[in-house]
Amino acid sequence: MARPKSEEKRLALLEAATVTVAEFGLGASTARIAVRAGVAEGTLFRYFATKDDLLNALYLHLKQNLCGAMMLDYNRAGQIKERARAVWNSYIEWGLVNPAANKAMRQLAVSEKISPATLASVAELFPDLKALSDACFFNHVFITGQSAFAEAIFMALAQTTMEFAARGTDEIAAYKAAGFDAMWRACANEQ
Amino acid sequence: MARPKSEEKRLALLEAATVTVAEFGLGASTARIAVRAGVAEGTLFRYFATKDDLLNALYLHLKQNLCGAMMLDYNRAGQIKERARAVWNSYIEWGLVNPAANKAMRQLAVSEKISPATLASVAELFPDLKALSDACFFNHVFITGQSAFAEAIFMALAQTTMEFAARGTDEIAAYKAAGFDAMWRACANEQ
Amino acid sequence: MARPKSEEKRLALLEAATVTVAEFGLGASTARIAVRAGVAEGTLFRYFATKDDLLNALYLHLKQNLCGAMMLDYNRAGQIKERARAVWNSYIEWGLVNPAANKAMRQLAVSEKISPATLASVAELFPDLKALSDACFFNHVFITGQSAFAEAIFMALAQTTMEFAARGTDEIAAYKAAGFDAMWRACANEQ
Amino acid sequence: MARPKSEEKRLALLEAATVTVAEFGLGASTARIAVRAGVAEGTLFRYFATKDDLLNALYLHLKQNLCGAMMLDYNRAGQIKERARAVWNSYIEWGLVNPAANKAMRQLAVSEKISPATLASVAELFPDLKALSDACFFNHVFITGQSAFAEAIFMALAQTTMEFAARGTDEIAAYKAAGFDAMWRACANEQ
DNA sequence: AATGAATGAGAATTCATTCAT
DNA sequence: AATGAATGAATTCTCATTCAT
Repeated sequence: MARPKSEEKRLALLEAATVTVAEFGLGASTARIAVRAGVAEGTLFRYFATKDDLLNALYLHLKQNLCGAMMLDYNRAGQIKERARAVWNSYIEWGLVNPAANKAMRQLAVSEKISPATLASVAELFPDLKALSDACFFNHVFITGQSAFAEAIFMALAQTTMEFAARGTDEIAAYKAAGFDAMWRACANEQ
Repeated sequence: MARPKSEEKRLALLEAATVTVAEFGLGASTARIAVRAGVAEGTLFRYFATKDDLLNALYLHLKQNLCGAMMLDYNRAGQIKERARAVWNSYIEWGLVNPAANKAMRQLAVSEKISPATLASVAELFPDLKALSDACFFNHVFITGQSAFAEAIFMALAQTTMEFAARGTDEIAAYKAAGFDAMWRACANEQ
Repeated sequence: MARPKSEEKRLALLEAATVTVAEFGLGASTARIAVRAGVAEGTLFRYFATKDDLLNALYLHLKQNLCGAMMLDYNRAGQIKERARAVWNSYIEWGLVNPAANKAMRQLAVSEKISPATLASVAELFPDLKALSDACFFNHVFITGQSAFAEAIFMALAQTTMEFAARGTDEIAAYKAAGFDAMWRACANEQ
Repeated sequence: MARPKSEEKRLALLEAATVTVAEFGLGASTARIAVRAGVAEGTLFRYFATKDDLLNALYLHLKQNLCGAMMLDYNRAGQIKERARAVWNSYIEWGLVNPAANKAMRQLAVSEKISPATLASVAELFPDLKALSDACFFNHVFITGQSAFAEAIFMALAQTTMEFAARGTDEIAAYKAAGFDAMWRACANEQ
C-alpha cells in the first residue's frame, strides 16, 4: 500500500467538524472544516465522500464519545440508583467538559441529515445503558414496558440540566443533583 | 421603517418560512420562502431586512402562537394541577396539529441565529404562564426559587412527549397522560 | 414587471457559448462563457438553469441559424437540382462564414448532452428542407422510402466538403461543386 | 522514459479508456479509467504522462485497430470494386462489433485534443488503404488528383452507414449495401 | 409598494497530477 | 514499478441582497 489513510487525519477532521458545526451550525462549510483540521479541502472528501457522510460519521463519533464517558465509572455491581446517578453525572460532566461536542450533537440530532443506518448504529452503542434503563426504572412511566420513552426523558432532562449547569460554575453540583432527583422522581420505579 | 403595507403578506411570509424551514432546515433559501408566500423574491426584504431578521421574527411568531394555544383553555380559577394539565395538553396538541411549526421552532431554538433581544421578547410572552409555574409548582426542584429550571424541564418533557405522541395516532392520549404524570412527579410541590 | 429578461443577454450568452465551446470543447466552463458574454456567472443560470440546458439551447439555436441560412436563397419554383444546389451552397457557406458555430455544433452533435426533446425540436425546423429531400431525391438510396438515411448522407458530405473548403480560400468553389456532384451522384434519382 | 514494464497494463488502460470515454465523453476522469483498468490511480501516469497523452495514444490505438480490421480480408489480387467493398464491409462491421471504440474515436476526432503528431501517425497507417484509394477510385471527384477528399468522403459515408445500421439488427445488410452503392456512385471512376 | 433581473461571493465536489511509501 | 493518499485549483450551481423599473 502506498500510504495508509491516516486515522489521525480522520480524527482531526471530526474534531474540526465538531467545533465548526458548534460555531456555525450545519451550514459550516467543508472549506472551514478542512482548514481547521489542517488538511486540504480535497482531502476531506477522501475521508468522507460527501458532507452528509461526514455529518453522519460525526454524529456517531460524538455518541460513541458520550457513551464511552457515561460508562467510565459504571459499576455493574452497584445499587441501581447509584448506577443511574453515576451515568447521569457522567453525562452532565461530559457535556460541560465538551460543550462544542454537545452543541454539535444537538444540531445534528434535530437535523434531517442523520440516516436510519446511523441511527441504528447509535442504538447499538453500549447495551449496558439499555440494560440499565430496562432493569431499573421507568416501569410506571409507560405501560407497554418499552423504555424508549423513559430513555428519551432521561436524555431530555439531562440536556436541560446541562444547559443550566453550564451557566454558572458554582452551581454545577446543585443542578446536577436537582436534575437527577427530578429525573428519578419522573421515571424510577422505586423512590 | 414605516409600517409595511400588508400585514397579510407578512403573515404569508412567516407561514411560508415555517413550512420551508421545517422542510429544508435553516438553509431554506429566501427565494423559496418568497415563492411559497406568493410574493416576489425582493418583496421578502421589504418586510424583513435580512434573513436573520426573518428567522428571529419567525421564532417569536411561533412562540406567540404556541403560547396563545396554551392559554386558550386556561382557567385562572381552576385547581392548580388541572390548570397545569390544561396547559400541558394544549402544548402537546399544538405540536401535533402544527408539526411544521414545531419542527421549525426546534431548529431555530438550537441555532445560533436567535438574538438576545428575541429571547428577551419570548421570555415576556404570557406572564400568566410564568405566574403559574411560580405559584404552583417546582419549589422543590431548585433551591433558589427561580423557576426557570422547572420551566425548562416542563418544556423538555413536553417536547419529548410530543415526539412520541406524534408517532402513533392511537397512543396519543396515553403519552399525553404519562408525560404529564412524569412531569408532575418531577416538578410539582404537591403530589 | 421589474425588468424584462433581456433577449440581448440571452443572445450574448449563446454567442459566447458558441465560441467558447468551439475553442475548449464541451468542457468549456460556465465562468468563461459568462465572462465572454459580459455578464456575471450567476446571470448565466438565470437564463439557463443548468449547463446542459445551455448546451441544448445552443444546439437548437445553431441549427436554427444554419437552417435559416440554408433557406435564404431557396426558390420553391426552381428546378429540383438547382434547389438542392442552392441549399448545398448555403450550407457550405454558412460553415465557412461561421466556423465556430459549425465546430460547436459538431461537438454538440456527437455528445450525449442533447436531449430527445431538443432533437425533436430540431427535426421540426424548416419542413421545406424535409419536403425537398422527400420530393426530389434519394429514392434509390434506400428502399423503404424513408429519407433519413439520405439526409444524413447529405449532411455528412456537406460537412466533409466544408472541412476541405475551409483549408484553402482559392479552392472553395471547386470543393463546393465537386462535393455537390458527389452528393448528387450518391443520392439523387435523376442524374 | 524507459519502456514501461507491462504491455498488458498499457492495453488494459487503453481498453478501459475506450469504454470510459464512450460512456462519459472526454470528461471521463483518469481515476475512473484506472479503476476500470484494474490499476491504481497513479499507475496510469507511469504509462501516459498526462491525460492528453493518453487520449492521443488512445486515438492512435483505435485507428490502428480499425485499420487492422479493414485489412483483414483484403485481397490485393481482387477486383478493385470487390476490394473496396471488402474494406467497406470490414469498416461497418468493426463499428458494429466495437461500438464503444467507434464512439470514443468519434469523440476524439472532433476534439481539440489530438495533436498534429498523432494525426501524422494516423495518416501513415496502412499504406495499402491509401494505395487502394489512389489506384481505384475517385479520379473524377476532385481535379487535383489528391485523394484525401475522396477518402474523407469514404469515411464520412461509412460512419453514417454505421450509425443507421446500428439501429436495427435486421437491416444491417441492407444499409451496408445501400451505403456502399452510394459511396461508389459518389466516388468511383468506373461504375 | 412591489417586482424580479442581476450580482458575485461562496457552496460542495471533482480531478489531474505528485510523491511518500 | 506500483500504489493510493494528498493536493488545491477549477467546476457547476446557489443564494442573500440590491436596484432599476
